[in-house]
Amino acid sequence: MDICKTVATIYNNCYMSTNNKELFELSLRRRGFSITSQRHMVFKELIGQEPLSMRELYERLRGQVDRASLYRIISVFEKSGVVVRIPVGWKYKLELSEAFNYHHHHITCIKCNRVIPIEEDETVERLIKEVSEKHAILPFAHQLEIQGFCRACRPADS
Amino acid sequence: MDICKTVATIYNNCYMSTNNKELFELSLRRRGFSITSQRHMVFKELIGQEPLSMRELYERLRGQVDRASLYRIISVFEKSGVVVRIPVGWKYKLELSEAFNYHHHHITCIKCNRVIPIEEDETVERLIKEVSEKHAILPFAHQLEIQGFCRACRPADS
DNA sequence: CTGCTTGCAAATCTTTTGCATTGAA
DNA sequence: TTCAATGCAAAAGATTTGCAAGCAG
Repeated sequence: MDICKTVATIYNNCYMSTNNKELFELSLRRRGFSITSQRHMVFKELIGQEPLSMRELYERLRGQVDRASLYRIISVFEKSGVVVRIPVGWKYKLELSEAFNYHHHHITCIKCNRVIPIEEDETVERLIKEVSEKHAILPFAHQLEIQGFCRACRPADS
Repeated sequence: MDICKTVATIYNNCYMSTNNKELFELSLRRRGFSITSQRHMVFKELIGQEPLSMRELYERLRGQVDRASLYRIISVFEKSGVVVRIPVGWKYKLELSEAFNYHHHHITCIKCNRVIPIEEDETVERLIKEVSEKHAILPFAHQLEIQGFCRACRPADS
């Protein structure tokens, strides 16, 4: 085990020792799902991470959680409001929902593929509200994704 | 052939007879791609349709375009700016880009799954501009998706 | 205990690739 | 004529399912 892994473990334990863990367990119980060690492992793997694809998540849990179980667990997590899927290019990635990981949006750099989080913004909220009223809908969730050049990759002439 | 199919064909022909067809061909040529009958078929199948998944598009072109070719054609269309992928739930769907199908966003009803288009709005444009300036990025494209209850499915008590 | 979860294996679905043939320019 | 595009077959990758065994409540 290398130093990075160790630091990550300590980091995760810090999070897990707060009431994030209780909230996680409550979220599952509320929906009638049970708490298992695999579900804990998956949850911990998502804490403090940038959005991960199924494959990345699976790699990180190799030998600890079966692939089929992982899919089933993610499905349970979605139903419980623990994780959300965010569209990235043609695929999607997974991250903890706003309850664990304050709600935000993303900018993806089309050159270096870096994902820059945008904090939930009063502007975005207002927009959703306006649009919803105009169409007489009751908003439940929303995603905003922007693609462009990040500061570093920005062409010189702009 | 049923009446719906016939109407759809006439409808598509109307579109194709306008300069949409020229724009389509120009878009491909501009990028050095050639015009083929399969590409025409795929393009026509997308005209005036709500967003389609790969599978739906393939079904509609059964026997006319090979599956592998369809994927290659869609890839070419994306590079040429003819189609865009929009995230819908865990998957994505395809629709003609704003040049053929004015740029807009979508609201998906979480009950009946209807997709309601939102016209490109001055509010949305302003939001993208503000956020981009704040993060010093150069925006290239963006997607906004909202999920909620549509007018019809809206619970009575809200 | 009992029923929900998991792991394993296999099925299914989606997307990509290699290659010989066809067709656009 | 020449090179890009297509169809076919097969590979690769992603997701789902059936079922027996294991574990949480």
